[in-house]
Amino acid sequence: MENKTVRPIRKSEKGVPEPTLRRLPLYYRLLKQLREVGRSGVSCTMIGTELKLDATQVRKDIEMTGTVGRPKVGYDVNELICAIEKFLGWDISTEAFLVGAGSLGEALMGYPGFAECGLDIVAAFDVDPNKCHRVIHGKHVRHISKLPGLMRRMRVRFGIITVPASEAQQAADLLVEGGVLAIWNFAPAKIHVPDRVIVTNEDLYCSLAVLSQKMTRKLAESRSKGVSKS
Amino acid sequence: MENKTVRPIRKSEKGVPEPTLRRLPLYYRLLKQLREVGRSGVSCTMIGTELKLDATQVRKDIEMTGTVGRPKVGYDVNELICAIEKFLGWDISTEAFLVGAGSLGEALMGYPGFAECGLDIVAAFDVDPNKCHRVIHGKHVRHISKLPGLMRRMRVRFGIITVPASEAQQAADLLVEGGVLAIWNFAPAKIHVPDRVIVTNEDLYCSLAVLSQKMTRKLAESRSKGVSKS
DNA sequence: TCGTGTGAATGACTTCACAGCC
DNA sequence: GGCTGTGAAGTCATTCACACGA
Repeated sequence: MENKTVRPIRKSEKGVPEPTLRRLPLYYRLLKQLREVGRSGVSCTMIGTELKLDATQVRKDIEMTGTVGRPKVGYDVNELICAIEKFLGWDISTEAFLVGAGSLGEALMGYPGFAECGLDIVAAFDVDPNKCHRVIHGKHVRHISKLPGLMRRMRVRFGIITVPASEAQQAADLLVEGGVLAIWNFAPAKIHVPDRVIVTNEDLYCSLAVLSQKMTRKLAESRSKGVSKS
Repeated sequence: MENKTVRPIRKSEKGVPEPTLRRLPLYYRLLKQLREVGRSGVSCTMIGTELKLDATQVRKDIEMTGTVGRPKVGYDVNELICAIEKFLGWDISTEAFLVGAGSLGEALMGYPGFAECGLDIVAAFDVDPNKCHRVIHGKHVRHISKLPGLMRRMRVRFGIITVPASEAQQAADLLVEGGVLAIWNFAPAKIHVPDRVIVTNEDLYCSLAVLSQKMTRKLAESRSKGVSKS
């Protein structure tokens, strides 16, 4: 066998499991807290118990980022933080346009810590002229008609949609016209875009469904549980 | 060695796959649109092509709700809508308290269509006295100290947390004190609650991670691929 | 023929089990 | 002893294949 020494991360070449991606930010947040209080090392077991996850799972997730740990010592907190940042692309700043300056849009513009994830909302847009020319959390609100041109000129490639469902498609069309690469869609509506554009939907109704059903089941359960035994 | 006695795994308490739960609202929305334009029947194939999902998957999801279809005809739109509502518990109105009257909280209070899902936000609470005694989207904002007492008195069992991460645990504690049954947590922080309380986290950073990584990968990909043929 | 219903095959993710290291 | 690293086993979800019915 060839004496292959360490091989740098190539794992990222072939699709990363989405569940893993969704857990990495949880580790990231915990790690930052640990660093805050001066810890320099951490083990999967510890992360697991803290976050109520299986330690092996944590280890596999970390393996994806290319970080290697040392037995007994565990992982280096700083190294892990950097690895996750790099893996997710949070080490590089990405400028974004936000469409829809309602309260949801305002909430996102003021969301703390997006900057740490490399997300920089540089401007907002709205159809309503009354909302334009204002400044929210330091960002200018412009009329939506200016979006495509400005987007191309500033080379912004990321769009966030926070308009009502009925206007989501129109917003998406304008972003596509501006040459968008990825869209984070908060409107409860399916948007149609060319295949090259990456879309992630943040559909509150989907999450609500999970919660509603669990609650419904729990209520039904507790109603019929008083009598039955195992 | 006889390992543990045969455990007759409780099929009575058949857990519903979460992916299925997250897709049902998509069908629900589409079905309502279809009803709007006067359609009375629909097939899995149609739902599948419209939502870009596999038809068999749609069929299995629908099967979960207990609806039966007829060959050639497909499913009855109205019947299906009712079945999904009942299955998710959206046919019964649930009153909720919202903690954190910032812009995110305001956005949720004004979210259209929660009523159709049986979700009724009856009041909001905040620590900031300046935000109290106001009325947002028809709902009163009260001081957070009133939460537990009012919650018990009004028998509200559902809580929504839209406070900053640093105050999430405090908000959760008050909800627990008020006898909460389920919590929808929008704060980017893990909250600790008794096991009996159902929690669903709406962590934006988790979604952002998925999007960021896809985008990063796509950029890296197109950089090394753009030069090659065609 | 088209569409439902179902059981079996594939694939994705998680959990287990153990080897190696400190 | 604890902890990483890894391949194997197991579990859950999606996709395939086909029988049956209008």
